[in-house]
Amino acid sequence: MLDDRKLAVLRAIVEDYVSTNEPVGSKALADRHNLGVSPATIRNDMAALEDGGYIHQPHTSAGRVPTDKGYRLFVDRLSQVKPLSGAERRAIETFLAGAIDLDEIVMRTVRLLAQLTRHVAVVQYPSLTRSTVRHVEIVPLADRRVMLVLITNTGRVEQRVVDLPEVIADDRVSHLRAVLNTALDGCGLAQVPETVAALPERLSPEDRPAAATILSVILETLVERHEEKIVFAGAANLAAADFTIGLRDVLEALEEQVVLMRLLGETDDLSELTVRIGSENPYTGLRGTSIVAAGYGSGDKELARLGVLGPTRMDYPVTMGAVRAVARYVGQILAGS
Amino acid sequence: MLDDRKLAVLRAIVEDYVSTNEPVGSKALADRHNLGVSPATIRNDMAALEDGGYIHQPHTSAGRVPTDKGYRLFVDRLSQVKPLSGAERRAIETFLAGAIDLDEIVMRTVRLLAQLTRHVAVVQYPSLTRSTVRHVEIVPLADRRVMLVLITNTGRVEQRVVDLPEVIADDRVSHLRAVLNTALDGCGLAQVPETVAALPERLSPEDRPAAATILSVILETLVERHEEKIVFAGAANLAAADFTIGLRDVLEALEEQVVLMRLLGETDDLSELTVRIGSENPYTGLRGTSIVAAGYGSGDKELARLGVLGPTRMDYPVTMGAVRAVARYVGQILAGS
DNA sequence: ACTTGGCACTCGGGAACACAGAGTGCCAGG
DNA sequence: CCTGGCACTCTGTGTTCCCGAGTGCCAAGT
Repeated sequence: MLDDRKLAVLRAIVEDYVSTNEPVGSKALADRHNLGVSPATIRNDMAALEDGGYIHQPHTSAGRVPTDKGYRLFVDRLSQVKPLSGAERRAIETFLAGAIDLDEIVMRTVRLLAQLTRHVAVVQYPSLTRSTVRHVEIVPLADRRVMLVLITNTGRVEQRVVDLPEVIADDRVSHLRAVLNTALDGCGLAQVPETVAALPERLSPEDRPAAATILSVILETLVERHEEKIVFAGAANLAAADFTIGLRDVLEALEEQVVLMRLLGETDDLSELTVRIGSENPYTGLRGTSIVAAGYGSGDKELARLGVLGPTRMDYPVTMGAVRAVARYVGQILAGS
Repeated sequence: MLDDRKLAVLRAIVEDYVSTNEPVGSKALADRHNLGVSPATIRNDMAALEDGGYIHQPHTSAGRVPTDKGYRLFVDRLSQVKPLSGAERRAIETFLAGAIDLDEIVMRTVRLLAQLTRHVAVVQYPSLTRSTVRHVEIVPLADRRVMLVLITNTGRVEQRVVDLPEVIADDRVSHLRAVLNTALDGCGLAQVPETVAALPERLSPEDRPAAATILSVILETLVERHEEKIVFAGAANLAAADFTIGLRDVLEALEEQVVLMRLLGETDDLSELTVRIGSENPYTGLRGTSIVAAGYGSGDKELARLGVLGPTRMDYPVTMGAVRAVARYVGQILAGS
């Protein structure tokens, strides 16, 4: 059905359309690519491609435009991820290396990705669920109020103010802190619930009411409330693309954390790039846009995901290269800090 | 020059134009407002207003549109801030009350404001410079690495990982923490530099190198690095307004923290609403947009600012009412937590 | 069996044009 | 100083027309 030349034609159509943003005709193809055949032959191939649903003509007597299915084939079989240039790599490295805390790493990453790809970049904060507890801190603020600070091995810090049922002395706080740290240090987040459940027995009865409150807050913070934080940047790039229609929907989707999460998707395979093209993605307002996402992590576990969102007619090889590279560097930075 | 009726005409023009988004003519004005005079008279007044530069006609034989100067006059002398309805007030209150930490207060505030005004909302995090230290925490992470956590009375938490020049024992860390807290607790941020400068004398010589490193990081975090954090939400509302042109510039401005800061402006007078109309604001790409901002704070000091950005032809009385109300409520929440 | 040049056909988009309607400025009369 | 009337000036819209790009199909060539 689809011989090599037809595939070559499809590739040429995608490449030309991406760079010119205009429907591409048979003559232009014959001129700009050395396909070694005449426009008439190309027309025949195009007809076949159209039958297969890979391309589409906006109206009779216009050139052809790739369909979502066409892009899909292009991404899967006709293109190679394009690595970044040396200069770009170095730029990434130095730019990310300057960050001093997790917030800044994430902030810089998302801006970097937006600038590099000229699309909207989306970065999810390293997930709590796969990280481990590095430290628990309890800080007395008032007689019956303490601040709880939880630090994970990914540099993430969660803080909560806790109101206690009764007054608690400073030395009891210290004791509680020591017990908690001994029990939880290095503990995987997944193990926290059972670890916490076993704790009260090791405490003296007088400490129990305060401890119970604090423990329940810990659980809530770490486990129940793993509403993952997500940030994005580069919305201005959307306006640059001739989006005119649907832009509002896209912006709305970007501000809905839940939608964003689902867009980045989930894969356990760390190094894999996920590409969602146009109608493949789960949100109606996002026809016309594609998402290129990758997982990142320190070591072998995927901690979270990042990616970009742009018009369906984006330059996939370059975009995929940039996303993959940034994901790797962020992983390195995170592992090293 | 501008008698009462002319002002009434200007007010009517602004109101009509804001609600219809179409140049308003003399006849329409006579019909929709009871000005008690004929269209011809209104035309004369309009001519005068145009001479004064308050309104402008896109082309001969079109209606009139207010100029920036016209809006300015309207805001200053012809309109009253419109208070929110009781239902809205209650909605704000319950929505904000559910927040559990500073991040969430800010997040909710910015969304609330965006939804309430249907414009882009901008909220600056409570400034470090005017708050006081509530607690300093030093957490050993490794032999020569500690995490420094600074908590202010506004609930803001700053954390930094610090690499020390030499190994430090746990009990030395405790001692250092105690000294720091005694010295800094309740200390205004402005006083931190001198307080810190006096500290080394109170420490034993062996602690000095580590302490010096930590102290310099404290200074850096609190004083030098008061790059204020700013968030925004509701960008989708921009697309709804018929912005077509300039949208790209606006989005770019929104992503530039520095520009955003300057847009919110600075006033020491806490309760005052600041309105910047069109060309009055300091950024070229933001002709066509107005900013309504207010300071908020707990107690009498202004901690930071918040506001909205929308098309010049926004409904100023309503917008100003919403901004003022939200600023007040946030102040209350912050004071109470 | 595939490729190629030729040819008639289709259709979108820009240019030229006319026209109705909204709005104005001005003037003379109340 | 206000008002009704009137002539004038535009913009926006709809219509028509035509060019050109691009196609599909066919018959001839390799």
